[in-house]
Amino acid sequence: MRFTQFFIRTQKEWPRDEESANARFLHRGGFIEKIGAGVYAFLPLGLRVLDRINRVIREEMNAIGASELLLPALIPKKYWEATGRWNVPVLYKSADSSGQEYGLGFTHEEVLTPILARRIQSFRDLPQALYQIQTKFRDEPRARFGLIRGKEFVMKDLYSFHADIKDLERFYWVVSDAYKKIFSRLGLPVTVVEAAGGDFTKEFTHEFQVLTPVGEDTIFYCAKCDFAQNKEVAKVSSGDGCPKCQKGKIEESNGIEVGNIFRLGTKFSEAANLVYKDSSGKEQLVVMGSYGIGPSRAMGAIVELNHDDAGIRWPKEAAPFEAHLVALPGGEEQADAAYEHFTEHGFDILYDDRADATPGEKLADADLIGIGWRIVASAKTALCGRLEIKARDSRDAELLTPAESADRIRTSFHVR
RNA sequence: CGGGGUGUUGUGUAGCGGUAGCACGCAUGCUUUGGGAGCAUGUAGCCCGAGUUCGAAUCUCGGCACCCCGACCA
Repeated sequence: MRFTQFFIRTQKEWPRDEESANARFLHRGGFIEKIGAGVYAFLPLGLRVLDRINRVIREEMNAIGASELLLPALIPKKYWEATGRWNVPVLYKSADSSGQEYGLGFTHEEVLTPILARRIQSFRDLPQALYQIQTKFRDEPRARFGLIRGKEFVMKDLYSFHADIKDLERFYWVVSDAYKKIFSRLGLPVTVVEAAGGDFTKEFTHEFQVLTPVGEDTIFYCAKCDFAQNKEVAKVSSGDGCPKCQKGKIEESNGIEVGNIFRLGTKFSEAANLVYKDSSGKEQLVVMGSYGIGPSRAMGAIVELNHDDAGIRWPKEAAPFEAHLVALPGGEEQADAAYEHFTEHGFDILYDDRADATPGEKLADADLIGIGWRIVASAKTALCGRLEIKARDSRDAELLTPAESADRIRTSFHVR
């Protein structure tokens, strides 16, 4: 993609009304624009990041046998009434010109469960796993921290349907492993935290928390093992000995919840009469689980964890492009040729071909936008027929031929 | 929903009762080119509504919006 043909506008100044790092960097880099508190537009560059994150999620969801679908955000009142959720505080309500009332989806058990109820008949139809990636709406009393907590946000929600609790339990941990892979690929170190089960279960649910000071949750975790609990349910506090490994001390941190997994049980299948016939011909309630990831929130969390003074440092699989090619004075022809070369070999490159931007401006933009690899063509590099390639998180550049550069980039994407 | 803060061109800001200024951007021209270039000319603004005053960006009252702390967070 040529810079001159893509809609990118970076800003030199910090926004006056944002304090969180994710909002500040994403605004300046031209990834997002604030429309209102907790409501952001994703500009082309930001949408690319979101798409890259979603691609990783889709790959891992498909790998565990989940099927993608798309449910409506506009959900008639009767669906909410069926489960008693019409009056939950976070539900945005609206009505059409004929007086029909709707709630905007903040989660989708109400819509999906009836769909399954019409199609699941036998134990042979189970288990099922269905997911979607969609905009959710929640009337949050206080949106904050840029993309971390919005009134409108992107969510991947997965729902699973099982013949019994044992099968739900099996799949629950399959999803947990898939989530670990997703966050690892996205460069987000997560701590799996025990948390409250809400109304659905007395057992713990599990949250995937990124430990960082801007997080909204308070997490107690063991420094030596994987024990971690949300403050809501914690029976430990800072300084205690770890109840699990007996060795470590409990520490405290804020966390951003980028994912969660719930055992729903039969609450929603009861409401929708979602039943199947078991092998003896007897009707049984389907047992459900639900599993969420917030791609837009994850995007914010990635920036919180990965930036320096100059800009963002996207992990490879979340970056809007695979490499950022910069043409400096005297290197224009070489850069054109390199862009052709990379594009022909299937690379997704951002090529800064601006003729009216100074070298300093282009290099500063490259740092701000934060793509993992920067490739520079200049009068110097044109002389030796090589390109200067530098990783965003490194100070050192190398001079490589276009073919060697391509190998370097390709290799970096295969390392997990 | 309580508390604190902030609203001035596209962006960031100064002005705090008397002609609204600066930087960046943008436009035009010339010069520049490895870390957000130089000169010249131009462009564009006081969140909304009442009130006080000869006169309000500035003071008062009432809204609205955004940020931060707390409450809340299926």
